[in-house]
Amino acid sequence: MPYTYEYPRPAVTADIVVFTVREHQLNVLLIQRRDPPFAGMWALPGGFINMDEPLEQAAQRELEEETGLKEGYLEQLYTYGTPDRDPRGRVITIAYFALIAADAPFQPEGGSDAARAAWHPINHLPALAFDHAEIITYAIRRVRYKLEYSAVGFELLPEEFTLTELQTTYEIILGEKLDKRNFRRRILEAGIIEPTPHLRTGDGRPARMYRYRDDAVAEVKARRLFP
Amino acid sequence: MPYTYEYPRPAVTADIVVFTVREHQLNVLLIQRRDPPFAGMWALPGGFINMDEPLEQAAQRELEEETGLKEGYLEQLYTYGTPDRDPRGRVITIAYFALIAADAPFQPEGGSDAARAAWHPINHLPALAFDHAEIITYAIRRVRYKLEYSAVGFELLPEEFTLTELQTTYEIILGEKLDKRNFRRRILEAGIIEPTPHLRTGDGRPARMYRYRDDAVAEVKARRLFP
DNA sequence: CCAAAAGTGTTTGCTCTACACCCATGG
DNA sequence: CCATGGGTGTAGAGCAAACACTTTTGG
Repeated sequence: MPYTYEYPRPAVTADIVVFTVREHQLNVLLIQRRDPPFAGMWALPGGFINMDEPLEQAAQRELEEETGLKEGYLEQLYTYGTPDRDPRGRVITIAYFALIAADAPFQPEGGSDAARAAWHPINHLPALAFDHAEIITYAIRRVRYKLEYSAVGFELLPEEFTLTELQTTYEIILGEKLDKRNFRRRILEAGIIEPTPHLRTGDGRPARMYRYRDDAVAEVKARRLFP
Repeated sequence: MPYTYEYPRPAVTADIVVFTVREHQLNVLLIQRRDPPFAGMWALPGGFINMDEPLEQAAQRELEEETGLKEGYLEQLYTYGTPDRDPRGRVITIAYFALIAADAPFQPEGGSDAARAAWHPINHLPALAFDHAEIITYAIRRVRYKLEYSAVGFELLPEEFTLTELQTTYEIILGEKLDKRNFRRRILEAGIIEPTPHLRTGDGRPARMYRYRDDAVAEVKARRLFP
């Protein structure tokens, strides 16, 4: 392998697809661009990686700079690098996706960089800059998949939650109704949540609250194509 | 987003984890390094991406330059970018994995760049340069997963194959014995292979040969964690 | 006719799915 | 006592896993 310094270098960014559940919809955080290219269009939060920081940390930093949010789940999604994806030159972006709790202390209106940030329901997305529409489409697929076959969905809820809240979150993201008794039996038998002493009161009978057991094994064994 | 040109840029490479099945073992292609850093140690084939080529094409080109191989399955794996993973400076690598048919016309001895290339069984790997051990570990996990839940395993076989050959390939990669009748029933019912007019003769009764139907739906629906 | 590998069905247990009523609280 | 959402069990169907013998060819 020749020495690295002889080669022209692409710019490298990290872009983050931030999901939350709001108003009975899965939402993505977008930032409206001020300047060309794609001025006025919406784009994913993100930015250039620093030379001395790990990739995941860069994603986390960008997320924090633009939203003030520190908590939540973050996972690398895919790296996009078609030569013409940015008209300004060769820019490779490492895409991440993040899950933010519904009660996270963030309203996109506040903050500095976040002046033009807003949540958008995934079935009413505005015109998107660069290849960000493609990235979001892939991120949605991955989140649905993750949600079905691992326990990552708890990241979208406050620390304590009722079973109905959990089920509703799943229904919103998966886009389908689930059977209440089957849902409860399955998730309780899986041993990934535990009851807390608290009850949530509201209309009707109070509901037991649960919390995620982070010592739980979160992956499920999927059915094989071959025996 | 500010203009790209103001920022220092990391070097970007593509590294490929090339798998094949040889001698009843899953093997990885490695190249012995001539020069420091890590001189004498083994490393994944790979190299710098060109400024005008898509990432996947860069991986394909590197693979072809170092092995002469064009065919096969190629999929992006993960992007590694810890700041100190290369002592020469910041180098981000986009890792790919490739599957090569057992009868592919490649012997690592031949070729120019490939002078010091060799297949290594995955449970007897030599000392590896950079973070390549970590990359290979992850690639193995991904290949096993892919193999169980999609039809990608055919890439490791010649165009026509017997059911026993297919089953043996799966057993080697998964590292466990499979039931012959269940295997055959499942894979035939899945409709992803079709019989050819050919028979393979050898010791014992001749075997029907099959080929992969590339119009087949290759993904399997996995069991959900939640109903 | 013997050795070697190919090919072929059935039974049993388990898991998934569908489905409807009683319970606890607040007003 | 009524409205509202919380909480609970069972029966039937479909899928997966275990298992052993017959068939075809070459020598």
